Amino acid sequence: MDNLEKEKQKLIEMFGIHFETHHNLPPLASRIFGTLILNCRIKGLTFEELVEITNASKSSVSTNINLLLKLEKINYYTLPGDRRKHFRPSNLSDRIKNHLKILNSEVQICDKIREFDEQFKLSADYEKGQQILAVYLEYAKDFEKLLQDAIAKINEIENNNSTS
Amino acid sequence: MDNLEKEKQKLIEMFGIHFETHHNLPPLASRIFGTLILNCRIKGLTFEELVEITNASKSSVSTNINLLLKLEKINYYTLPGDRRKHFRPSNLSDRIKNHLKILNSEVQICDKIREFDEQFKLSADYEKGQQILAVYLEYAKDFEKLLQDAIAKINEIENNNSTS
DNA sequence: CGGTTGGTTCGGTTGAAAACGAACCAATAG
DNA sequence: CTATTGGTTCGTTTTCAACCGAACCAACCG
Repeated sequence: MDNLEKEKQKLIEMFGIHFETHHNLPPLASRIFGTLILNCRIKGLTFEELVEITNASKSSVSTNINLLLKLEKINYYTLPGDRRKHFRPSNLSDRIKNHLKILNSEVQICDKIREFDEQFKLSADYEKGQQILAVYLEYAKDFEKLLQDAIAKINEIENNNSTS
Repeated sequence: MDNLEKEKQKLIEMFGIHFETHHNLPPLASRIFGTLILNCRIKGLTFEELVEITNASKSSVSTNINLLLKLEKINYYTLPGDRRKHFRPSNLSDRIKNHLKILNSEVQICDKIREFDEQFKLSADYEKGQQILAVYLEYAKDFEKLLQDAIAKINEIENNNSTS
């Protein structure tokens, strides 16, 4: 199983970079998240196990777990007669919702630019600028629909034959 | 024109926050980018002017301009008999291409997970996991097409009645 | 050649983010 | 009640990104 471990390490590394750069997560949070996705998507891992695996301090792990919980990237469940929390990645659809947030922020920006241009009409390329913004906004609308479709489909799969 | 300046400042501020959080740009780079978009989308601004407007040091402006160039968020042109570079935001389609990069990174990750699952089949939820990944990959494919359409349309507008 | 302009490079400073250890709390077990 | 387990909080240290000034380079001008 040496091979498996190596493969896992490589992937977790990849995850780290991806989440740090594209989703703005702190390094340890990224590694925790990657670890959960690769190791135990259903069963989850306990706090203790995470401390062990990531080789970080309890306090750091605690802080970063709470961050991931707040961002809804992970969630946890407990078993009767066991105080430990079992952490696991939240479902994909929750995570895709993040794209929607970014998109909305982007649309807002475009609207603001449009208003600004409209109001002051000072750029030489006023007409063209408006056209391009219009295309972008249209694209954004399509994108939004696409995202919502994907979320719906995934929810269906995840809830239909629900585990947990 | 006091009103205009105020409006501009507010927008640049907004831009700053958006680009810092969603695109991982350093603060100064965000402000430079925002300034260029709002001030002079066609004419552009020179290095000197940017130093003046942003009120930052030459070195910082230099560093951040080069970052924006590397990320293809801006470009520059020169005029014969004038050594100065005129910086301006690159066209929207180039910037949208950035989304494609992120998307590709995400698809790669999914593929890796799928391979990993396939190879080791150790998670209890193997079947379901594969289904969800499939939906996600399908969604990614649709998204990609959408992006390329948008890019094509924008290119058409920008090149048809080409300025610069 | 020397001076000016346009811009880059390099070493140092600084403030915020990230990680840590130790003390602490709350729940349960014995 | 005491001991243990599971986890949080708090104050401190460490690390690193962002910015700066000063020196430097390269091109052109006279």
